[in-house]
Amino acid sequence: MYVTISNEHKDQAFYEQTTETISHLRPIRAACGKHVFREGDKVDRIYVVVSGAVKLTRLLEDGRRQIIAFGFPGDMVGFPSHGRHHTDCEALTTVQLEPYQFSSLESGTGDPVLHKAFVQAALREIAAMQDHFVMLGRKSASEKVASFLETMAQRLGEPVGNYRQFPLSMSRADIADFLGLTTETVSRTISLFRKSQVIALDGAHTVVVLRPDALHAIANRDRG
Amino acid sequence: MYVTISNEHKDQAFYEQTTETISHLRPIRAACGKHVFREGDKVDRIYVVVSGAVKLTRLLEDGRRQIIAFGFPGDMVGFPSHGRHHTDCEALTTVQLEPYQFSSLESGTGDPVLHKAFVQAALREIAAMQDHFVMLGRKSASEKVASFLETMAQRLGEPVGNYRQFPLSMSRADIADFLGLTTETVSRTISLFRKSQVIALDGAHTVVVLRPDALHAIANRDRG
DNA sequence: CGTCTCGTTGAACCCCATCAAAGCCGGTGG
DNA sequence: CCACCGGCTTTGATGGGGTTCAACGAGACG
Repeated sequence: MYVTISNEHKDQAFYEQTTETISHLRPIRAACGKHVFREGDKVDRIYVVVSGAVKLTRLLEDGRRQIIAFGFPGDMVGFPSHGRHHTDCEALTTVQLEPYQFSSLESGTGDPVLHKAFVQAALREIAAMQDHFVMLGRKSASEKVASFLETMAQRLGEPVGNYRQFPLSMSRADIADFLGLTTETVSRTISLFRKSQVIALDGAHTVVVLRPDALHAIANRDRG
Repeated sequence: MYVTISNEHKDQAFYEQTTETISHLRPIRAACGKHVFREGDKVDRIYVVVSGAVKLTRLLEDGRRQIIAFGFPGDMVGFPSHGRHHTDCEALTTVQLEPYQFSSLESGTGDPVLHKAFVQAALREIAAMQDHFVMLGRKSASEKVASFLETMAQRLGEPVGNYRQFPLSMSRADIADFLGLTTETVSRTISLFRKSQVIALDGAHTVVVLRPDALHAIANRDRG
């Protein structure tokens, strides 16, 4: 949820099929901290994340920031509005992106398989954003952070011993701007989870989920 | 902003063109309070609002509710995820909806003009939701309510004397669930605007914008 | 005219933001 | 290799914006 595309990698099919169909466009790389595109840029291509991670952000004039989504491998990013990008896209790590010519995707004049995958990706994006609405509008800080960690674990987690572990490639400030909180609250909440043995940290950017059930309970019920 | 489709009715073209192209499906009506569809329903058609208004809602198990969007004339509602509706859709007033067979829209096998309009609507939906994220995540109560009133005025406002006036067809609770606030806060904030002569009310459900500039200022700068 | 739902207003509390400062880590250069 | 530096993270103390609980008012409808 609230990830650009879906957790279900059935649609890995998208990437596999399409690289064969029209990979006229070479994969691109962006170093950590670099922008892939910026709000207002004309959209001639959209991207599928191959490796690494990106963040999609929107700014208010006064500097307040909202992160719309993170993009992980398999996610499609860069859906345009009126031919323009509507967010900034910045690399969280060194990232590889597979570009697709947008005009052919949009019009349906190009490869129909590719086109359908594009439409499906857009529809999944809408659904994911709807879930994120509920989180931003109606969940407490604990619920938000727990939901976020749970999603990340599902998305990026790998078994290590008896537990699942995953990297948090983004900063606390990024998490805060994604969840509509402050860095301090995010940090405090994560510390709380650590102290109550729900998760463990290895450095600030590697999380081990010790009690997935507890995490899930906090994500969906708690009010503190 | 944060309306299902767009304020720009250039794409009124969609409705006009398509009613001629395949109006095999008759417009449907729903009375105030009735559901058009529910979360989980199989999607075989999506709708364009012709007259009246609907709300799209998502529920948490414990009863907390988030309104994803309101649908006004010209808006397309019912984008599916994995073939299912992902929100409830309920009529706020008596509403007329123009249904479109979804299968033909999705696959691109049907009318290409219609298909392209569908894709454009989905992309606008994504952009609108991105704006709403900023509001839910980063704006204060006053900013939220002012932004909402401003958008409604742009969308539904009609000149009355020297001012613009519009109907608030939804309840205070609906507005609260849309903005991520409580009914009390919405009511208090609206009262504040009324007392400071930014707006006037005629009953609880008709708003007159007295000072659009002030409303805009509150929507974008204020921190109270 | 009575009832009922919705809206408004008041008072108290609490979660989270804000302000502040101390760790911690990675990087850099001596 | 180590000491210093700068940014990020963590933790603490305090205050405020919005929720919560509660009661009153007002319009809608029979």
